[in-house]
Amino acid sequence: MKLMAIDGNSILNRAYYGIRPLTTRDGLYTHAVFGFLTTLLRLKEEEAPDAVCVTFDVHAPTFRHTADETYKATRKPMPEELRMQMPVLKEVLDALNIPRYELEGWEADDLLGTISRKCEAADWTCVVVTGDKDALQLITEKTKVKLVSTRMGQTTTKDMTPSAFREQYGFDPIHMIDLKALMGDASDNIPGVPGVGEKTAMDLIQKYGSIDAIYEKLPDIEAKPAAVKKLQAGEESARHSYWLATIATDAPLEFRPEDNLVRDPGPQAYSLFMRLEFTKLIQRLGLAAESAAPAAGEKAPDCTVTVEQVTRPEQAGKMLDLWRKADHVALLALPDLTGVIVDWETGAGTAGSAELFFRKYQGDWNALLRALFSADIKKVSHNVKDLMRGLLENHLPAEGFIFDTALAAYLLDATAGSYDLQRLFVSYYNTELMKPLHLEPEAFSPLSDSLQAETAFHCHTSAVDALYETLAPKLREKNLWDLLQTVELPLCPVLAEMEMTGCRVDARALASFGEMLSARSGEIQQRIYDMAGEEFNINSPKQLGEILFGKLGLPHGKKTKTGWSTNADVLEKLRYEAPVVGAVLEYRQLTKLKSTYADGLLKAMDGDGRVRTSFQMTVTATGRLSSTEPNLQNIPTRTDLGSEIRKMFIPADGNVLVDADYSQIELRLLAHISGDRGMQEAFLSGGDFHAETAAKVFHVPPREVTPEMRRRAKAVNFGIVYGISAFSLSQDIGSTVAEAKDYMDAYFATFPGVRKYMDAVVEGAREKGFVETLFHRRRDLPELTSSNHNLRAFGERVALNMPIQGTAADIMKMAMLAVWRRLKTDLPQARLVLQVHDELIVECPEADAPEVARILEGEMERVVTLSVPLTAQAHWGKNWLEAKG
DNA sequence: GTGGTCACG
DNA sequence: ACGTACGTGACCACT
Repeated sequence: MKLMAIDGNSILNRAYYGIRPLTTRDGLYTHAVFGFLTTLLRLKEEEAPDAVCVTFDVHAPTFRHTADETYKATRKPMPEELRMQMPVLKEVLDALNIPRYELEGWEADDLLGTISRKCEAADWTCVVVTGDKDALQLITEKTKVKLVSTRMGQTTTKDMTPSAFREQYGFDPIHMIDLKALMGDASDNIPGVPGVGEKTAMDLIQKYGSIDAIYEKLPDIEAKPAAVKKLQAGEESARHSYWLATIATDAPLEFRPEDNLVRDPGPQAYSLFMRLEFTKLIQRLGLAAESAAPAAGEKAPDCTVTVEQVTRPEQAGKMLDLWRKADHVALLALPDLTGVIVDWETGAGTAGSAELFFRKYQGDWNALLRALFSADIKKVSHNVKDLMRGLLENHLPAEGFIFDTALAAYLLDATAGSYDLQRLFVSYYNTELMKPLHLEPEAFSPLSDSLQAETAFHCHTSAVDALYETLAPKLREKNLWDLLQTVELPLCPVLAEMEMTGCRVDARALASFGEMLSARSGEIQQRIYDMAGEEFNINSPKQLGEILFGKLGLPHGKKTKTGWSTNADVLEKLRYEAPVVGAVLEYRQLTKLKSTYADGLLKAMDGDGRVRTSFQMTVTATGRLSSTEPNLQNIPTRTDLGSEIRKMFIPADGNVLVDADYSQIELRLLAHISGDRGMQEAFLSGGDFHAETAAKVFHVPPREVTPEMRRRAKAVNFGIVYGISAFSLSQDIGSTVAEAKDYMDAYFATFPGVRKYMDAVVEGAREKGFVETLFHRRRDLPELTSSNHNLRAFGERVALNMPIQGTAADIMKMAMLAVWRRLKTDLPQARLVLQVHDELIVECPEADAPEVARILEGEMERVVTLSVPLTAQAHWGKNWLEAKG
């Protein structure tokens, strides 16, 4: 039989520092508990123990170390965010029926020691789980120690058995105590022998085994005379340290291994996990609500309003009248528009729900939809853009949408990650929503039993209504209402139309380009095999690393989690060390172009020769759009060969593409937001901004700026926007860290307003817990309160970057609205087709091109007024590359 | 499903 | 002592 005993304090502590902060909606930090549970579950799977328990420290006045006055002073106090999770963890363990042990005046590891010995006495094996190397002294043939370490959210474990220990340390586990007695341990306030460090101590213990043996032989031991002297002087300290370093195995603990057998979670686990918002774990553990969950087909309590089945046109007419008078209706539609649920409320407090199904409706279905989706019915829905795309594709109106629960939830918390109704419902109401069976239209076919699907459909619609009531006031509270109403919602039809329009691609040219790439990469592949002396998968970083750094013995640079990095940065530095490196770089470029772009775009092409992307409105933390299936926001442009792909993006016959992009919008925003006069001047002069800043930083006239000076100024300019560090800057410009630091100092001396802004924005973020754009789009920053240095530094960089990148995103969205409206009225044949963050692409008849270009530039430049000019340049051509000018 | 790499702004 | 710019998505290898 096997028991797994976990050091609760150690593992919770590791989880706390290793995972980025997470809180529930009401501000309770939960990440350490979450991390603890993930580790626990993983280890349970890995070890399959028969029994599990957890131990905790209880410090009391009688604690054995209190004789050392410094003990408490040297130990850092537990951060509040961690302390508050301790009782939560204990509650969780109780709910999961996992026994926990604590004993006043004893540390967790003393209990572990005692438990492991009691297991052995009962002829059990024991696995001690901890992050603390002290516990290694407990290792025996029947007790192994699993050392856990958490780095960057990644938990790794190492099994320490007697043989593994001996292999690593060169002596028996029990002499870990002797080692500590000599070298001491600052974190545990064990003095050791003054002047003896890890190296000497290891050496001595490996040779003599124990301090007893050493002191018996003194002074005739193999060691430097100085060390011998220190040992002699420090004997008393060594003996005392030995005592301090010894983990107790005889704590007065009542413990029988068989009392800790693995049991199922208790009934309270479900509601506790709901409260902690551990929905993933609920699934993983298969937890169920205490009171029976709504059975299949049964209506949940929320869904008990009278349902009106709309089958006849007169009935529909009455309903439509009712809806026109309602404050709003909430609705959801099947993706193919063959079914819609509409929920409404009248002022008199009566509510209703209507079911509209194509297959049951006896009138003109399209006419019904046309009426429903016209402007005089105020509609609330979820993912409005996607619904609009469906409507527009069917030549139906898409008007009167006043709220989108997905967009609202995104504006309230842009880093939540997912905004599906179920997730939102859980996080706002701590209640589960039925699974969305209505996503599959087949569920409603007359052949299937559709009752359950219909019930879910109703529940989800009423959830939209409930979320509207909940989210709307929160948006107002946080100053986000206008952003939703004037930017995000109006953008939905614009994006829906762009997605529907798509962009024409020259399939034949793309296919032959792909073949050329194949041929060339094939040749290079062969050359690489020849130079490597064997065939291997060049696309596998692992195999490539083995060839380059193993077989060919090239010097390796950065490491990754799994091995040595083979990325372009590293390979570029090795280019002249071996000819194969250059070949690999070229091979990578060719195969990337082939698989992602040539093949990828061809696969994504519709029958009419156009590719249609999806623009995601609720993905990025900064407010930008993203583009998927295919991603048309990362089409190559930086290399000549890559640019060939842009030539394949072409307009319809007789049309051209007009491309307009903002010039340096993020840097202009930095100048505007920071209010730095010097930086503003660099833009007002109208010259080359990077050269202008170089002139100011290096104190030379603009005409004397060398390309190198400009390059460096440019790197710093961008660095600032990203939340610079001297190290990264040095990597970027290829200088030493000290030089990079000098540039930054010079830069901040030249533009003191920028420095002030950077300090102020981080400070403000720390106080408020979030940052925001000029238009109040916000990003929460729990990272800033982290006790993990790296996470906090990350939070600070984000705080610097988000207001700038986010404001640029806001401005671009507003510009898209302005352009779209102008084109609708002035040049209805011109259509927006793409947005690439600071760039807009319009397809229009050749004759309209100059006017479209004028509109693009004008609307983009005039959408906001900044303290520096905001400029946009438009060009047109017969393909995207040409149009970029 | 995760990690490495690389395409874009 | 430690790790390193901000924001994305697709493809491939590998578990």
